[in-house]
This record gives sequence, C-alpha cells and structure tokens, in this order.
Amino acid sequence: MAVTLKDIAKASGYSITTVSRALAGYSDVSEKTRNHIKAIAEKLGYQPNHIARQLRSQKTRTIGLILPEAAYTATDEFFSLFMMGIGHAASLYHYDLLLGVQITGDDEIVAYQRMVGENRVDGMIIARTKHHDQRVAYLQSSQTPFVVFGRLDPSHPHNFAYIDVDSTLGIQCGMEHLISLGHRHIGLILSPLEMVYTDYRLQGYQKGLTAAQLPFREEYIVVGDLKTESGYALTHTLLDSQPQITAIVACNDHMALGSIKAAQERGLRVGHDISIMGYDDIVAAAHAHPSLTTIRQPIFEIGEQVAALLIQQIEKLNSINAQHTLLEPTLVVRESTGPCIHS
Amino acid sequence: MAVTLKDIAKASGYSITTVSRALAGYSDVSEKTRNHIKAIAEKLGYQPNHIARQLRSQKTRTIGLILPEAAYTATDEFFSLFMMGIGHAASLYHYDLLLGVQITGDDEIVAYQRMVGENRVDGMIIARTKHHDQRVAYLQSSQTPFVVFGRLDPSHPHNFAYIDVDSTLGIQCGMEHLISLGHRHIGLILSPLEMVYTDYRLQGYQKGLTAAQLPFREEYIVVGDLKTESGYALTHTLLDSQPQITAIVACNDHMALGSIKAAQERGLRVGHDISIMGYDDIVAAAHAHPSLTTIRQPIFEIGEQVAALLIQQIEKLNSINAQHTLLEPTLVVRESTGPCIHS
DNA sequence: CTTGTTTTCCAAAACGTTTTGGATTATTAT
DNA sequence: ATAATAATCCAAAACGTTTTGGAAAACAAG
Repeated sequence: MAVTLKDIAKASGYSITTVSRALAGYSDVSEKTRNHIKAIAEKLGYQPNHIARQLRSQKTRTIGLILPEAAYTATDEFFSLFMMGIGHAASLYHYDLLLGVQITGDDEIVAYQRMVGENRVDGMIIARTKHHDQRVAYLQSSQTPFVVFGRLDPSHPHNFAYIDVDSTLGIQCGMEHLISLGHRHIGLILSPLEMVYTDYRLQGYQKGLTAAQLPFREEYIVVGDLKTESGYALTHTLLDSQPQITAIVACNDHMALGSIKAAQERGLRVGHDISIMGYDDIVAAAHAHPSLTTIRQPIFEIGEQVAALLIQQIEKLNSINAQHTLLEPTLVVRESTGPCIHS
Repeated sequence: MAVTLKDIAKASGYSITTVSRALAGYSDVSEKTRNHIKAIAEKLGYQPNHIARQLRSQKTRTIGLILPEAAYTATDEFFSLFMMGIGHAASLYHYDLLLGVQITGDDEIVAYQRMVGENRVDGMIIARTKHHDQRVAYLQSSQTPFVVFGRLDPSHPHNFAYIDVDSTLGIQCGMEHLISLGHRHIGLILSPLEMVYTDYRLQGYQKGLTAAQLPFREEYIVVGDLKTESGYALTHTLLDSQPQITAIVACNDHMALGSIKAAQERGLRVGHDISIMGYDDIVAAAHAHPSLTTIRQPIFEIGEQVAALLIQQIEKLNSINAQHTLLEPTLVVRESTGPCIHS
C-alpha cells in the first residue's frame, strides 16, 4: 500500500496536520521536527496522493485537449506537434495534459462536457476553430479558462485569449512570391469553408491580387477537403477549365502534394511549366519531388505558448484574460515554384 | 458552483446515499424515487465529480503515457499515431489518457514516479524498450499494471504483457526482396544499439543472409542515430569503404531518406544503380523521389491493442496478465528498390 | 394479531489531503 | 514572579463520492 500522511504521523509521533505543514514548508513547524518528518517521509518513500490534493484544493493542475476525429483517421502532424508543445510547456509548470479523443458519432461537445463538467481539468485548449464554434460558446458559458489557437470571424467579439498565425499574411507572402516570378493567373485550392482560417487565407489571396492590381476571378478558386486526393482531383478540374493558370496555391501541403501529382500527370514540369505552393511545411514537403514551396508555422512553439497562456489564466497571473497574439508565418521557398514561362 | 449529490438530495428530499444509489442504478431504490431523482439531477445539470469518485474508489480510470524527449524534439510520427491509437481505444472504454513529457535533464524515471507514485493513473504504457529498461523494472517493483510495445532481450524473463512487431521478420522480408532482385552485397544502417529492437533487426539481416547462403560481413554494417543526417553521412561512409555494395537497408525511413540523398549525390540512380529500403512507412516515404520501399507497422492499431490490453489488465478481465502478441509487419515495395545491375 | 420477509431508505465512515481556529508550551519583557 | 508574546503543535472540518450495515415501513404468511 501507498504511504500516506497518516503513516508518517504514526511513525514520527506528530499529527497529520503537522506532517502536512512540515512537508509543505510552513513556518509554524520547527526546523528540528521538519527535518525529522522529512527524514521519515523520505525513508518511507512518501509520495503525496494527487487525487486527494485535487479534491481538497479543488484544483486539478491539469489541462485538457480534445483530438478531433479527423486528427487520428489521418496522420496529422499538426496535432502531434501542437500537443507536444503543450505537453512540454505544461510539464515545466508542473501541470498535466489530459488527452481526449472525439468518438465517432458523439456530438463534439460531449468530450468537452466530460472533461470540464466532471472536473477533470482546470482549463482547455482548443484549436481549428469553425464558424459558430460550439466549443467556444460552451467553455464561455461554463466559465472555464481556455485558450484558443485560431480566431473566430472578425465580426464576433473575441473576448477570450487566443494565439493565431496571420494566415492572411502567409498567403499574401506566397502570392507576392508567385507574382514576382511573373505569374498572373493563380489558382487557389481552399480549405473547407467551415474552418475560420479559410476566410483569412482567402483574404490573403485577394490582398495579394489587389496589391499587384490583378483581377479577382472566382473561377480560379476551388474548395478542397485537405486531403491529398482532393488536391489531386481539384487540380485536374482547375486546369481543365482554366488552362491559362500557371500557378496554384493550396491551403495545405497534403493538397499541394496531390496537386503536384496531377500536374505531373498532365506532363507539366512543376517549378517550370507550373508553380505550386502549399501551406504548413510538413515533413514530406521537403522530401517531395520537386520539394515544395510552402508557408511554415511554428506549431510546437505555438503549443508551448498556448499552454503557458492558459496556465497563467488559470492561476490568474495575468490580469488581462483576453490576450491576443498574432504570429507571422514564414515563406519557405523550394523547387516547386519558379519563373512563369508565359510572361 | 457545480451541482453535487448534496444539492440533489436537498432538492429531492432524499438522502445523499439514496441519490447516489438511485443514479447508480441500484435495485434498493424504488422506480418512482429513481425517476424523481433522475429528473431533478437532469434539471440541475448534475455531472458527477470525477475526482471525488477517484478518491473514493481508489481508481482513476486513466492510463499514462510518457513521451520521451526525442519524440518532440524531432517530429515523430510514431508517437503521434501510437498515442492516437491509445487514446481512441481508451475512450471506448471510458478511460482517459494522461500524457507526460520527459523534461530535459530529469532522470527518465522521474516522470513515471510522478504518474504512478502520485496516483495519477491506474496503469502505464511504455514503448521503445531499451536494454536493461529502467521503466520495466520500476513498474514491476511498484506493482503497477503496464503493457509494453516492444520486448526486452530474449534472455530476460518476459513476465509482463507486451505487443511487438516481429522486426526480425520485417527485415528478413526486406532482405529476401533485395536478394530476389539479385543483390548480394547489402549494407545495413542500424538503429542505436541501446534499443532492443535493433537486436531483432540485426537478426533479421543475418537470417536473410543465411537463408540465401550469403556471408555475414561486419564491415557492411554501420550504426546510425535514426536521423536523416545520420543516414546521409553513413551512406557516404559505407559506399566509400565498400563500393561493391548495391543495396542498403536502413532501420528507419528517415535514415533511408538521407541515404537516398547521399546516393543521388554520388550520381547513383536509386532503384537502378543502387537499391535502398527503409522501415516504418512514414508519410514522407510515399512522397520521396524515388518513393521508398519500406516495412510498414500498423502503429495506430497497435496503440489501440496495447491500450485495450492494459485496461483489461487493470480491470482483471483477463486472467493471464503476461499476454504476448507478435504482429507481422508488411513489406511495401516502391521505386527505391530494383534489380541489381551487377548480377 | 404475530411473525417473518421484502422493500425502501439513510447515517456514518471512508478515501488522503489542506486549512481553520485554536491550544499548549516556551520565551521574553516587566 | 507575572504578564505578554512568540513558537509549536493539533483536532476537526471540508472537498464529493461510494459503501457498509442497519433501520423503518410495507407486505405476506401463519
């Protein structure tokens, strides 16, 4: 059986209270007894029972993260890195990370209710915001501390803490890069419309066009589902109907890789006859042939920051609890983009 | 404030005991009162306090997994998938997954003591066993249920549950494939020697040679650190000193990708002038140029199985608590291996 | 009308900790 | 020596649940 305060109390002759206070470092226990008690605790191999502590203190020192179903049906580098960043920061603050997964068929919010409502965690982290995100609404109504990676529509009030990467800027940089290479007809393979970041990326596309005084053509835009196959199929669709396109921006690397495959099937030399860029800089991007020009977001570090922010909020260390941070992504130029041969 | 049994008791006029037993479905409470109590619980939005339950029942319904430092300094598909498999199975059993990370500088075992000794979890999962694995020894001494993905040296007693992939068989299949393509001089880039699976893979290499009556040459073997750079450097080393080598087996895909790069730098056409194969089938393997022949292990499914096994062990559902499962990996043939041009 | 049985309920203890509000003893000041 | 102060200590309550071991009420059998 595990050693408890009671055992130490019995072994030392002091009360449970004194043992507790001795180990906790209170000043109302003499150095002599403290050392005595500490020695016995050490000898017996005492380790505090975290559950009892949680119950008494009404704090779990645990933060929660729910993995959406999509994250584990597909290999998802994003969630993997994000989670590791969170775990790393959490452990520096001596917090635990409780991981939930969304079960097929369950309402998304069920997993959150389990974590929050049943007192498993002190706060939650959410990512990949959707329009009218249920999770934000639920967490706000339940008064649970939470930090978001991502934003809502600009029209919603952002009275909560978030960290986001400026994906408008990211796509805009990519557009500048392509335009500077001479491309004038640039296709866009969007991420699903329910994702909030899709809006911001579309904005980046538009801003990029506007800055170069190029017209916005709706027919250059298609909507994908983030998977390789989708990028592959949509590239064929796009190039079939709009053959004048010389460059394609995909909203994630997986779709960009599919896009490369489609272009190559059409006999196009990617990086020469057509330029393709992705978003995320996954591991495979560097190993693709040609290697993929893309936009990198420091996901691990964002995870760390999000966790740190949440813990500060839980412990009320920062008075502002609706802190907003917007990070800049970086353009990684590789071989899949090159000068426009038609210019 | 959260609604407790006390609140329901007060609101319904029954005692806390009866409320508890009504909600738990005991037969010693009449249907009428049960319905009454359930209605009130529903109305008040009662959710049981998991911490109090844990304390009272002395069970956490939580399993723990510690990510080694290496897993988050490098993007690690293995741990990501493994963890998601675990999380998925755990949630089907209504268990939680608590994630720890090993902090730089801390002894490996500290994170385990925290989880187990401080009662955070009912059982642990460990992976990537090393020789004389401290973790196995600790968990056995602390009487904690645990399941291992991987084995120890064959010489050690395996009086604990594990699931492993037969990597001897995996490498052996790879060797057969290469030998059937005519290769006679096959280099091996090993994983670090402290990893137990390295032994099994080396055995597969030897078995493959023996089966084809080829001599074992120590000078065809080099030891890498699993990173791309290491595969790159060691391939140069190997081909500098043993130019007769026409095929290389790397113990993971990252090293194999480095190996491809090195070979290409030497003007070799991978898949023609030289054959290279990896192990793991990471996402990038399919996107490499040439695409990488490799050995696939169903990591997500293994995670699921390991978790299910652990939970059964925790709940003493299976009498045998040292169940052993050895799964077969599958060879995925792609472009990086081809007929030996020297044969 | 007893007696025995079944149904329905509940007070109290327990899980291991922290905190509250003193109580006791030792020390210092007068 | 006495009063005031400081230094140590501790009993009891609390966190929210489950379980134990009955008690009371309702019902059935004799």
